[in-house]
Amino acid sequence: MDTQTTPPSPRSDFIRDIVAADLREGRHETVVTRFPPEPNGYLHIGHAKSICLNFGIADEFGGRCHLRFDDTNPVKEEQEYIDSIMTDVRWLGFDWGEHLYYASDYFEQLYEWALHLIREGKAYVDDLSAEEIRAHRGTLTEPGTPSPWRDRSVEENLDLFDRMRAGEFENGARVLRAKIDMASPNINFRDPVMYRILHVAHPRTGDAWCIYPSYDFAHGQSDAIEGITHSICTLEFQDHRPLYDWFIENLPVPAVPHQYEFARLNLTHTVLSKRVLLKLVNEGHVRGWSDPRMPTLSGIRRRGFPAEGLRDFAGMIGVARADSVVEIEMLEHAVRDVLNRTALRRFGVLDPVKVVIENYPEDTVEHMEVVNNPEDESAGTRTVPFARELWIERDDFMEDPPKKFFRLAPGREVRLRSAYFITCTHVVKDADGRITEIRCTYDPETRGGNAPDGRKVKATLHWLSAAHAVPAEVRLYDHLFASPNPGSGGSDLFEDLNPQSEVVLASCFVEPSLAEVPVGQTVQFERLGYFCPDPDSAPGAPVFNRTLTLKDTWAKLQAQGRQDA
RNA sequence: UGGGGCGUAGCCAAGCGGUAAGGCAGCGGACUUUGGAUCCGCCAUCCGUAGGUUCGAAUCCUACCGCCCCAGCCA
Repeated sequence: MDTQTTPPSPRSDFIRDIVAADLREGRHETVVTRFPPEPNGYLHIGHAKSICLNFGIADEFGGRCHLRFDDTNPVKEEQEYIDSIMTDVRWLGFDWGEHLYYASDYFEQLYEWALHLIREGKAYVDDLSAEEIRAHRGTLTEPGTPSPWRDRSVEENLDLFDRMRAGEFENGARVLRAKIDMASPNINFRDPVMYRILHVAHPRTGDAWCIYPSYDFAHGQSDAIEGITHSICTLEFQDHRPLYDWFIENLPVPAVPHQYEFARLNLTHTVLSKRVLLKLVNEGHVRGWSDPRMPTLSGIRRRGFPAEGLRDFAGMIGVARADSVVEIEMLEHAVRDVLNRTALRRFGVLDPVKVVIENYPEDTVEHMEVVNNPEDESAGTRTVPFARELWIERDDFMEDPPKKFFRLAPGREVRLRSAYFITCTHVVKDADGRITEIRCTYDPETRGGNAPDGRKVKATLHWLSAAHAVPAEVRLYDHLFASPNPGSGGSDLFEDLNPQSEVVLASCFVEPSLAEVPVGQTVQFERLGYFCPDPDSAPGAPVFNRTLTLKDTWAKLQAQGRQDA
């Protein structure tokens, strides 16, 4: 559930400026955008940027945004991806209403338009093989040479194209090409392929077709059919814009959409290439597409990131045309910001060590009232059982503490959150010298966590009654790739995988109320971080994923070797 | 040595001829029953470089440098 306390300030960027001007100056009455995924994989956080842009603009300017599947290549596309994409867009918080479309809905119209270009002498059937076409295309610095089939008669082209559709030819035997300019410095103008033969069943049209339009021949016309006003895509399509416009100008389309390009998202410590993500899954480096370390929206969701955090992030990074790599800390900040306001606080002990309170009665259990969220009074309080034997975090005790270690140590008094002040008297160790028990006394006057005499402690610890704590598995997640720019400098991406990206702790404890937290809800384990139940949880065997740690200045000091500074 | 883009702080990013917003990160400090959160302060004499125009340039002009994209019957 999302709560809106800090709506991201409506950001202005060059695309929103264009939309605003077009509306102001009457070029359009309402803005219509579209998010056009190809259903050949799972959506990732890069797509989230585009989704937030397209749906965001529609929302802000009172227009609408279509969800359109760009399903022109049945070789790669599957219904499974269509379903997951719709789930992910909805989860992100956007609604396309009844405006769900498929490029495949337009196949018949596109075919008619192809015929139109043939009749105009602006398209022809080419018998060249793929290799031959490539050879004829020329290079970046040399013009191409025309295909020997370039000047076929309109009648012959019509006949051949009709037979292509009828299935008379093998895959790759012929293609339909636009007849533009084999010498153009823009390679996209060197007679681009409009249709190819693919004897492959399509997830939506089945085997109704064996010729399929290319992206270039489908995208702009689909935009025109839907009345898209601003067709927003990423930078690598810039060189296609003249071709996009060429088809629109040369076809009797019902509207004139325009394409605008922005820089795609890059994030440190992660990779957003479909090829690499697929390899991570196929080679078993992760637990599948929805692994909590994956940058996929399904992975991010399983990790416990709230959709609102992603939307805020999209607003923070802006939209521009300069290639950039956003530090993942920005995403983490956006997520922490939401979670800090919304997440319920709970107690969990990841690396337990026993505390025995020597002057606390053996058979007593108290139910301490604990605040659910200090940032949100309406979240109320809960009750946590307290008794003589407790679990605390092993890290929260040091026998010989450095100067800046404020937690428990021999002779030192600290507060157990919402419970009592305790003072360590001594420790018990096993034969290997490992601490097995920390013996303490408590001050009955400090119930709730305050001393009537006003004395202070320097630390507050989380704790769990050993008799009541629920065993749990906790999976600690960190960046999938160790270096900020994996694979840069020609290094092998997979060498860069962070071996610590998932650390499974099998023997943790959580407070009893955590048994009721549903998958999808992220809570804060006080002083540790944000965690959420994983779908792998079983009755009586909960599994929690660490979404993010809390910021930790002590850990930072340790990392810097400044504990004694 | 073709074409298309882009260069403002460690990162993202405003700025559109009148003298460098904001956020992230970082650093100090205050406060704190989460070493969390919050709060306060610091962090670009300078906008890829060099010239030019102008009373005045990150914004205009010229040249140069650097980076990205394009030679799929992928999108």
